[in-house]
Amino acid sequence: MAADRQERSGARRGGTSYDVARAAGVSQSAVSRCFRPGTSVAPGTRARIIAAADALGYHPNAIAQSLITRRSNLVAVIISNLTNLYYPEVLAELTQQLSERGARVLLFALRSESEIDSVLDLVWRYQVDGAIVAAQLSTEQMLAFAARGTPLVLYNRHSTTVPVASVSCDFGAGSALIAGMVAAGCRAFGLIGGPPDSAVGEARVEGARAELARAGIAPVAVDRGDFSYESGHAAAHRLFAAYHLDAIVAANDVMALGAMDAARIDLAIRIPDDLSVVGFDGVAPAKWRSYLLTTIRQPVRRMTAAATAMLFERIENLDLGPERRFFPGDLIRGATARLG
Amino acid sequence: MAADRQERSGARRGGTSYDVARAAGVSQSAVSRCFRPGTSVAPGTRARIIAAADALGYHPNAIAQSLITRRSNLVAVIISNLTNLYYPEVLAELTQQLSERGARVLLFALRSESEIDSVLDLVWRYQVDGAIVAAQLSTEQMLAFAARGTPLVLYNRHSTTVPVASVSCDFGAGSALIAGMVAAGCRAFGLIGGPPDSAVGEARVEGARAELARAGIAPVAVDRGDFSYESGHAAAHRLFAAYHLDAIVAANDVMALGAMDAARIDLAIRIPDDLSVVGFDGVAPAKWRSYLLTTIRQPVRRMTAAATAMLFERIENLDLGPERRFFPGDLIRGATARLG
DNA sequence: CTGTTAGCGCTTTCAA
DNA sequence: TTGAAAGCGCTAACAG
Repeated sequence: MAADRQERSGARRGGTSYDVARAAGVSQSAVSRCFRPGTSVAPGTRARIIAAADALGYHPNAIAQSLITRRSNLVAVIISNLTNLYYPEVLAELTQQLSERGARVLLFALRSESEIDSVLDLVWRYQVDGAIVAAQLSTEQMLAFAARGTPLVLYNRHSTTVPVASVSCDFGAGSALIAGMVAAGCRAFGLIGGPPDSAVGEARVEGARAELARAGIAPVAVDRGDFSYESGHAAAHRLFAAYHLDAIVAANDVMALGAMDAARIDLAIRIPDDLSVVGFDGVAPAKWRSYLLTTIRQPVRRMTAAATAMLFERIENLDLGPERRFFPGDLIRGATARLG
Repeated sequence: MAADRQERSGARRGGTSYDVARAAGVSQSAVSRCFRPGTSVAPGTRARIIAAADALGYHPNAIAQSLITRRSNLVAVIISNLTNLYYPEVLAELTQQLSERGARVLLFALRSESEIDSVLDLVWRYQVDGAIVAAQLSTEQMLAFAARGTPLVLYNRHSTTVPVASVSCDFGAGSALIAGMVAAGCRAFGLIGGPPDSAVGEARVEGARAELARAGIAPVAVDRGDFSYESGHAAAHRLFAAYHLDAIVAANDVMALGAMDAARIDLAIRIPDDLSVVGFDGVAPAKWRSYLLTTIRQPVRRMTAAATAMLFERIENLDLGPERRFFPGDLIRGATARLG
């Protein structure tokens, strides 16, 4: 049987630990140990093994390792809207942070939320060690993670039905921003929210509404977009056609930029003199000199670091409870809002 | 031994095909067949198995499948600069197209090109079926793919030393664009290239230079950036400080936008009256009303579809030769260049 | 420190 | 159509 193995090995891709063992004149398990941290191998043996492995171009088969250790070192990252301009930065950071901890990213980019079930099937099949999800999961879907013992961390999402670990950016500095706008004299606020089913969008609209209420102001109108530039542009046009506004608060930067352009380019409204516009996220284009948007920047690095840390804590210790971590956004003063 | 297996199974995550087999009163291999397409299982048996599997929440273990079939259904996607604004769209499309063909994306986002070697180690370990790479690989690195029989498709990159499959966007429409600018009277061209080691950047600069040469014009100056807005902005400032220009050609849109803002905002140069600015890519912000950049849009969908198709052809047929596929960019007329 | 051995969960002949 | 059996490449006791 051992002979049998030897006959057929060394075929196509890089060779197996048996090939290395044979070349180095040691047992296969010696090779295994040699590539495993914290195992004891005599220096001389190790050198012979490494030499043989290099000569053969051997790399341990992670698939086989996963099967036996029950650790795939794979983390599923599920993102609903990759083209959202804000997510690439999140994804880049997550990938980086996960790599540093030795995990690989299995990426799932949803085109529509309805794809989630089929994505989860794949997530189960690949035995991922955990998942970071920036998409809306149903209660059953979250329970499925719990049932299978797969750690889950939500990113900028939250569940009211199932206790689950999550990181979010709170509206915190948003309140100060709106208070500042009121102090500067803004009274007629138009809000541009996200789609009705977007938790992030709703939270921001509600945050703005609450802060306005504190000043005894009710928004003049609330319109909605889908977080895209075009939708912000269109929403702003609808708002201006119906109301006189002196402030627009958008649920994300890209819609705010669309609204800005609708106002200043199409309608010749001066910003910030006659209209203040603010967004949320702190995406790169908001800083561009044609915009200089006043906004709340999410601390992406800290948030992704927290998400990664929370995930790993739960991978190490499966029965760690839920936890919700909030991060305050930073106010970017920009040049599109008068602040008191 | 079989009894042994049964004792310890059904532990934590979802259960194994043995659990399903036991619950359905069939052999484990029947369960295996039931989940494999094109295998013969009696309708009644299949129904019992499916019922048992559903009850147990069974999902076949893709890791174990990969080990035995030597097909991981994993494709490595290696991208050098995820925050590049152009790549998110590419990544979203690739992920989509690969999913449709049943492949999963193992994402590697490089912070610097020097990380490639350690990434490749992981690529080998995970036994990916193939790789799509939008990063600069060395000759040895490409040869390693060949040596291991791992299909490789380069995206917007190309090798002059090793024959390898690739898709790129050719400068094609760029020539017409530059010819149009010359026809409209532009004479003093400033070029903003990418970093010296960027093949894409060089190709575009060379394309522009060649087309200008055809009109008997040499560029007044060539500066460089790193494809970021800030670098385009800075490069434009350096150019304007030293030369009088009536046209700027940037190697990508984002630098073109930075250059535009340097010109029109900082220096009050009128665009397109006194200065034409063009870019390359067709990213979303180029279409925003504050910019309306004249540019060449890469046909991302077609390019990613081609990359995916080429990769799968090579996964099915390992000794398919190299092939280079070019796609023409579409001219987006925008409003930032006078065209003859 | 090193080798032997028994599987991880699955696919795949091969007989029945 | 179904089941038994032999591994895929590796890890992890366990002896030596």
